[in-house]
Amino acid sequence: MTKPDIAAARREENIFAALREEIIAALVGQLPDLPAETLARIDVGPAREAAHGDATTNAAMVVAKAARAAPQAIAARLAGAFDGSALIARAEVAGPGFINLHLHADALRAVVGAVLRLGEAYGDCDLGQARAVNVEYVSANPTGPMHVGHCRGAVVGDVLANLLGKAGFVVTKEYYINDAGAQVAALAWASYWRYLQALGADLSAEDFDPQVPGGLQYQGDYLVAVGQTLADAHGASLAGPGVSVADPAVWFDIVREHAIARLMQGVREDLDLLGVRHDVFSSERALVEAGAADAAIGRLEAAGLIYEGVLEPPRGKLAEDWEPRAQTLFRATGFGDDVDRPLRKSDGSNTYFANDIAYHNDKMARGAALMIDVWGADHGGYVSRMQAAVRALSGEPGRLEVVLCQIVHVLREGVPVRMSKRAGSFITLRDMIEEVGRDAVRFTMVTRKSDAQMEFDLAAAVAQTKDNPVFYVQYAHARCRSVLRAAAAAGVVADAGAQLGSLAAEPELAVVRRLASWPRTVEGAAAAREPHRIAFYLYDLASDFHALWNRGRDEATMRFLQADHPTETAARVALVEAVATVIRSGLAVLGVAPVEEMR
RNA sequence: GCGCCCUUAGCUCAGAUGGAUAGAGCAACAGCCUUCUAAGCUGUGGGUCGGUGGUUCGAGUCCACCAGGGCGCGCCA
Repeated sequence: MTKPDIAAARREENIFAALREEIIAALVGQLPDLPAETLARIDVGPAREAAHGDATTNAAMVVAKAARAAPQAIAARLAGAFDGSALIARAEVAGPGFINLHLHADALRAVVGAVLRLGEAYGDCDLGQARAVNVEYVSANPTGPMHVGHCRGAVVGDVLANLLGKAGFVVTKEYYINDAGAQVAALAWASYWRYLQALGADLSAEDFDPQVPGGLQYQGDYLVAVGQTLADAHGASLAGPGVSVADPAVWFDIVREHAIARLMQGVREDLDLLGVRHDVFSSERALVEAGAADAAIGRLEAAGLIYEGVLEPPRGKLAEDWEPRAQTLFRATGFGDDVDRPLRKSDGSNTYFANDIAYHNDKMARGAALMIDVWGADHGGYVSRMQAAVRALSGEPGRLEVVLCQIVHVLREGVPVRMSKRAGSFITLRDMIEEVGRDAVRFTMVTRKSDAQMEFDLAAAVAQTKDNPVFYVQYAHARCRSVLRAAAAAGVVADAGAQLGSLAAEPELAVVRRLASWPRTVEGAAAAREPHRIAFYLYDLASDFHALWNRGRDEATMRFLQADHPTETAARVALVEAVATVIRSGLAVLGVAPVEEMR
């Protein structure tokens, strides 16, 4: 099939999109002067109840005001306009002005053939119109192992990026390494402490702490290995006489680089376990050293958006130790922020915000037409200033979107889990993956809206019951595969050209309808940046399929494979193949493996 | 004190951009295995959508205020 054919097939087999076009065409024929904004609000979606037909539209109600007519009257006239339609068999007005659409069964069943022809490309759409979107996620500081706090953002970002790719965006997955500033300096000191210990120094945290500017941080065991590799690589050359603390000029840069490299390696290994692979890793320090921050500040300055000033003290808390200070400020208030934001510290160095402006400037320079940052909830207060800066630089209000992920509480059988085997104070990503597996971690992390807090129960994530959506969906796929194996053994292979007319039982049609709503689910989820909708769709599809499966237990004639009825069997095998294909397609977005067999 | 997020069945959560009688799973109760996987299916009961006003043909969804929970609040990143 050539590319234009595929595109045409997609339009043709996205039933709801096709219906919408037909309805709007009919509506415009009757009411030519409707404004485009009004038409844009028309929705055609699956009916919630079988009695309401296969699809339903709010077109008459949406249009009523602009048309200055009663919704029911518009609906009645519109419903009469579909004689001879290839899709719509019957249209009826209901309630306050809904039009319920009963489709020709063949038109509905054609979805099955479309799925088989398109394979996992069924459901792709052109929402993104090949726009370049940069999705930045994880971006954990390289100062320790990844923990659950990073995990949700990692999965949400990764799945969102996959989803946008399916919806026609050209996606870059990016990780921003915060390898400049005070935290990595503290990391260097802590690594140096472990290095001295590796050389044999009897140096407790309490003894070392007073020698560290700002105090010793990162006392977890995970830096012991870093100290050891430093000792292996450099011997005692970085230490002072008698394994004492040498002049930082001798060791600081070496130790910092070594520690960052080691910890980033750990981060990459953890991400790999999670199935997350970024296309680009960007270094904050590389940007700073290239002068990008000063360049970005220069651009804002040239636009007259920088001034030296003193901020008002925040009300309420922290008022005691507040002193007025003159700082270099960005006029964020001109771009939707509450207060102007500092770009330089009193010692003249750049704030993190200044570097972050440079970083986003850099992403745009690299071609990102749209940037989506996935952040933890603790960065919520940072959103408006970053968007203000991007808007000031680009002139576009929507160039940067931020998806915030709220906190995850980890439980085991309802009891909060706090301690980690490795890191002590927090549960690591690696612990979690080892306990419940990558698929369960990934799936469970997108079974909630990202802006709501969630509870992650380790015991529930591995439970093999319908309460566990990972299992439930994978089991449905395994059952599909089981049928297809048995069919193949009997010489029946799914065929896109199969006669589908025998698919007429309600549970069969329910599955067909669900398959038909996959494209609009993908498009809606991508447009709303809500990957969890994919997980819920898969659960619903699995549920429809399990129900159909069990009909075969109650009635032998409802089993998929009917030895004496090749036409029915071919139709049902095609349906099962279509279900398996869409489940695989959805799981691919989630980055979860489809399972062939569960025994 | 200010800003952002959240509040839906006993519990965990959906609710497709304002639509019809608000839906799943768990838990409770009652059924379904000589069968392509019973790790599943079918049915029953369970709700003042935190509260009060407002916007309109229509509000869980939008607006205002209030209550409760979370996150954050000038030289941390």
